[in-house]
Amino acid sequence: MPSLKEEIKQTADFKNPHEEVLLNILRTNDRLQIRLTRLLRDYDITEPQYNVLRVLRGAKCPLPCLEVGSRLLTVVPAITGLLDRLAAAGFVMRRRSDTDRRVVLVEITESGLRLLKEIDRPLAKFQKDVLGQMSAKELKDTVRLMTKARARCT
Amino acid sequence: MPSLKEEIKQTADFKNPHEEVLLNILRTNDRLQIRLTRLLRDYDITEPQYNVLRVLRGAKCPLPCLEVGSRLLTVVPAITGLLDRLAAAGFVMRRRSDTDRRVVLVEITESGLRLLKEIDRPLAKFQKDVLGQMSAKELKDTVRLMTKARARCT
DNA sequence: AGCATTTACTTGACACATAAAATATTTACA
DNA sequence: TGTAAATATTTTATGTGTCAAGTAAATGCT
Repeated sequence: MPSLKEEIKQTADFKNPHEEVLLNILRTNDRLQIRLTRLLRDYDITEPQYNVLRVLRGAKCPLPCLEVGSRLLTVVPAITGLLDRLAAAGFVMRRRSDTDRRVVLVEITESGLRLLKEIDRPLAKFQKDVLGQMSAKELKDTVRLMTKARARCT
Repeated sequence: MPSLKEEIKQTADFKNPHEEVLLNILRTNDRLQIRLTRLLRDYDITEPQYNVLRVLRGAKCPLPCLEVGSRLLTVVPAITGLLDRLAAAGFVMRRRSDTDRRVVLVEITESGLRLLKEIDRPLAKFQKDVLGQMSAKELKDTVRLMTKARARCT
């Protein structure tokens, strides 16, 4: 279990504990993201695309683009392109809202739901593989600390 | 301090603790990244570019592109473009190695060092602002848990 | 009713991530 | 020595992120 200092071969010590924490979080994310991307590649889907589908499945009803973006922390212009590709692949459908014609409602298709279902099990396995070394208490603590760490990021 | 479930407005519970931890880490990273990007924008530099400069300052000597990439977890082709832009801005210099003419050595310039120095203080302030609500013990625990969380991501 | 403002989304320009293929140089070995 | 394999980097193509500016529809105010 190499420390971050070893990993990035830095010679100087961290200037303050906050810096060390921040870099550790960013680094951990990078590592996990790389593994996750690799898993999803087997299903010809990217991580942002997968996230959109997850949000739509979770919502259980069509959502406006803005709402999708806010749940993903994704800036709106990026959503447009994402949905273009997902729609081209047949995983989502778009239609104008009847009550407000500015709004574009997005819905996951049967095909999208099937894809998610196919990914569910290998993803759960991946999650256990990659975090299985952590005890129940450590997992609980991590959730608590991550929640607190982003408390001031509104 | 909203939980992740509230943030993403998910109705169903997490399928397993590993999933919840993973999503919490990814989400926390997203939030912090957004804030960091905003800070660096004031200095007309992107986060990946800043990271390259930090690595070069830490190294204290010219590094091959591959080495820069490995310390950043950045895939090699991306380094080329990054260095192009940093060189155009005058923050790094490239030259072929004499002993192995395949190798391109990268070095930070005086101008690059000045930029880093200028950012040091506001960055430290940012780190304290954004993580100041965490106790010394919590910070220490976070480092330990993050290190353990990426133990299986080689 | 009429017109400015706000809202929801799209478009365009650029930065950076990925994988795959190309180029140039070095190394290893028959 | 000569040639195949390995190594370091660049190029190309595609996807996604950012911001800024544009379009279209709804709202608000007089």
